[in-house]
Amino acid sequence: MTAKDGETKLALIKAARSEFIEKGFMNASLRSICKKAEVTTGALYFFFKDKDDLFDAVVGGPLCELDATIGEHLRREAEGDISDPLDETLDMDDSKRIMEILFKYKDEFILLLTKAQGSKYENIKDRLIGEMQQHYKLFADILEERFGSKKVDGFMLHYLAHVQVDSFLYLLTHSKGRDEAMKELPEVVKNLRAGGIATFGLS
Amino acid sequence: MTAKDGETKLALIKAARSEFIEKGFMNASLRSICKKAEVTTGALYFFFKDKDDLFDAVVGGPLCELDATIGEHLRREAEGDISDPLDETLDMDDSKRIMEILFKYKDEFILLLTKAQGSKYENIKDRLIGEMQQHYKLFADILEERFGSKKVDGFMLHYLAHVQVDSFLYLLTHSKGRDEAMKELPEVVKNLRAGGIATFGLS
Amino acid sequence: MTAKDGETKLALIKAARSEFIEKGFMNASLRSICKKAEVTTGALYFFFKDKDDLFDAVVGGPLCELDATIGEHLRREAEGDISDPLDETLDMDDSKRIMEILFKYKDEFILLLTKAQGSKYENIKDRLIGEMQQHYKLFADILEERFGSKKVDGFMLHYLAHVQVDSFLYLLTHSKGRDEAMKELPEVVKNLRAGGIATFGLS
Amino acid sequence: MTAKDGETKLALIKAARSEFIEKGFMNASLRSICKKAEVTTGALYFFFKDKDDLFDAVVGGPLCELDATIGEHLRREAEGDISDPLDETLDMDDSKRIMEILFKYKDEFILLLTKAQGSKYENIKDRLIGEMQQHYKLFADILEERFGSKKVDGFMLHYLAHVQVDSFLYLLTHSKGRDEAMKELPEVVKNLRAGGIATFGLS
DNA sequence: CATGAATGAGGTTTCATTCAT
DNA sequence: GATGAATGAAACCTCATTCAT
Repeated sequence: MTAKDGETKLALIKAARSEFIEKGFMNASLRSICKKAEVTTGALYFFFKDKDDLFDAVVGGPLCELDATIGEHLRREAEGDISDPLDETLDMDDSKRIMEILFKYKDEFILLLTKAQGSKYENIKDRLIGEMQQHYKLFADILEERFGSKKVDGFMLHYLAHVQVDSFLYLLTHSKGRDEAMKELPEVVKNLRAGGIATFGLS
Repeated sequence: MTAKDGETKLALIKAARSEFIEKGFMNASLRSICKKAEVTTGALYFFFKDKDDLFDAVVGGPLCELDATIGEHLRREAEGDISDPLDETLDMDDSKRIMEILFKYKDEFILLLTKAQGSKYENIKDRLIGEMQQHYKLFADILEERFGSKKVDGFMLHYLAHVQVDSFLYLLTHSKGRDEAMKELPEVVKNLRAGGIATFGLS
Repeated sequence: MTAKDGETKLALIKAARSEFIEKGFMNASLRSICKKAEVTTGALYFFFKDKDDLFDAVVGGPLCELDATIGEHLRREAEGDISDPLDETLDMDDSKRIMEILFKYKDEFILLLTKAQGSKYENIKDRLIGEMQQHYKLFADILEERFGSKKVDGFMLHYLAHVQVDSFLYLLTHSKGRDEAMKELPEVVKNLRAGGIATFGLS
Repeated sequence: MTAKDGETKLALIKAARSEFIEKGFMNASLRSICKKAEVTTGALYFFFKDKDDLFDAVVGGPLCELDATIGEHLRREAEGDISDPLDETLDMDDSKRIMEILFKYKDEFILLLTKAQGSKYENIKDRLIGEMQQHYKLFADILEERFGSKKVDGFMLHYLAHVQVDSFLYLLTHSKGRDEAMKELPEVVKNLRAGGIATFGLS
């Protein structure tokens, strides 16, 4: 580190953040980012391999935090004694924790989940949905075995995961801010849970 | 019409269709489309005003059919005697009719609803959701008045509309074909309806 | 002539007139002209050789009338007994006649004299100036011989012609209409004549 | 600056200069300029924002010099005691200074004043005329008040300014070189002054 | 660390003109 | 007389990326 202490790199990331958020990955221009950062293209390519790498510097961190939080959530489930699977999957405390992360980096997550086309993250939402689906799968098995629920096929399992992820994304994009999202969250979870109960035939 | 009888225009639309579907509106290249159609750029601009116009030639027709079908659905509701609003909104027959259209032009609708960024249709999904929301609003009022349901705010009304549209889109993008979608449709509608009932507090 | 009686050709000329006047020769688009005339390009090329030819159809007539009027003016001079050359050259009656023609086809002459770049008429103003110069030359000789005026070189002769033509063009482009031009004409002629007298050293 | 020391930019400006001068702004082709300069289009757009900016690089400097010189001329007038307005307006020393500038960048000024259509400078001549008119207006008021001259309306004031600017442009375009222009300048000024005197009714 | 010059392919669009029918 | 499809070159401009210094 020189005296500048990563100043340039930070300026670049900051400029990239605002450009990416404003225009999305594909329509963002590296030239424009460099101009905003008052830095030359050469500098950019010293710190970052390419456009994707720069994008990573903006959204990678938040994504890691999210992954970690989701990971914890899943670990808790795995360890705990599951009495009511849907209660676990749509646990309010964990849901709140996740929403908290999403809003901590609101712009980054909206960017990542809705404007990442063309980047290596363009399928990130599918990855998240895939993870959620594995959980529903777990619960589906337990429910079937222990509670004699209907057998739910992979299609609907994926659907449930999809709707859940979309619902969180919906709260993120349609709330005025963290507070409104938190206020509406229980209502949304109630809706999701009712759907889940119906799908699993637990009514 | 010459002896060629619109051959070139058709070749152009066909080439555009495949290019747009493959790359999305924004990443599609007119040059590449012309090459595929074995035609010069001048010819393209003889038949189409610009890129948007060409896109319209690909997705405009299907969209009209969809609009017409949705229009009929809404008209039927308006005329009928609404005894059970959720039954009406998520009517199976109408749902099937809509799915039928979606699958009739599967690629076009996926293009339109997920890869139209940069075109004049980039907000088409929001338009559809907006229309659905107006209906939910109507039903919300009736439910409140006649059945003493909970008052549901705009936020959740929009949410319901959003989830419904996304669910149809989900069936479109995740089914192997029309048949699987039709098979799963009732299950999805059941899920949606259960959510609706919960949100309106009718349990 | 068919029953249409040159209808198409006239429509074409009319459309061309307005397009050329609005955008000038170079920026006018034949496609746009055809659209205005509700006629196809093929038709245009049946009646006119090329863009220049169409331009000719718009400005050629007025230009002929102007040439004729100037010709008469010159012939009158040639025949008459020249007592006061400047009086003749800047004769009020003839000047008015010319202004009359200019305003009869005001738009066409402005087009021809200021927006003909790229066409075969792009140097028309120089041609007119050249003609005027020949006259000044004639008068210069007479003045020198008969009145002992200063010898005026070709440079100033051309200048005088230039200023004169520009002055008429000025009246054409800067007057609100024929009437204002006619009102101001004497003042302009007075100015020109004073300049001429000074240049010829007749004060 | 690299070792090449602005070589490319200079080559670009040089090529642009000759292309613009030869074909005028509108008909000049950036491609052709790049070819002449043996440089790629990307390089051009590294140094210049767009076609207008490149044009500016060719004519902007000369125009500034001209503006400065005219500015000085006007300041001198404003400070001095005006005894004979026409003498001031058509002062020989200042006129010479202006002609000197015009010939210093002869090609650039001809380009700017006669072939700039389509560029941001397309109305530059009108701007110059407007400035001159303000002066004539000033003098007209003084003349009227102090010397009891005729009241001259805006139309003729604008005309005088127009003729004056055109006369300088005439000298620029029709002289073989600086020397001939300087030789003829007094004669032209004499002509202008005589016209002015007549128009102001000071004979 | 960082500069900034340069690449070169690619983007969409417009144009005057031709010609078989 | 007139259609309208088609040409093909050219227009201006933007982009991510590279590299010698």
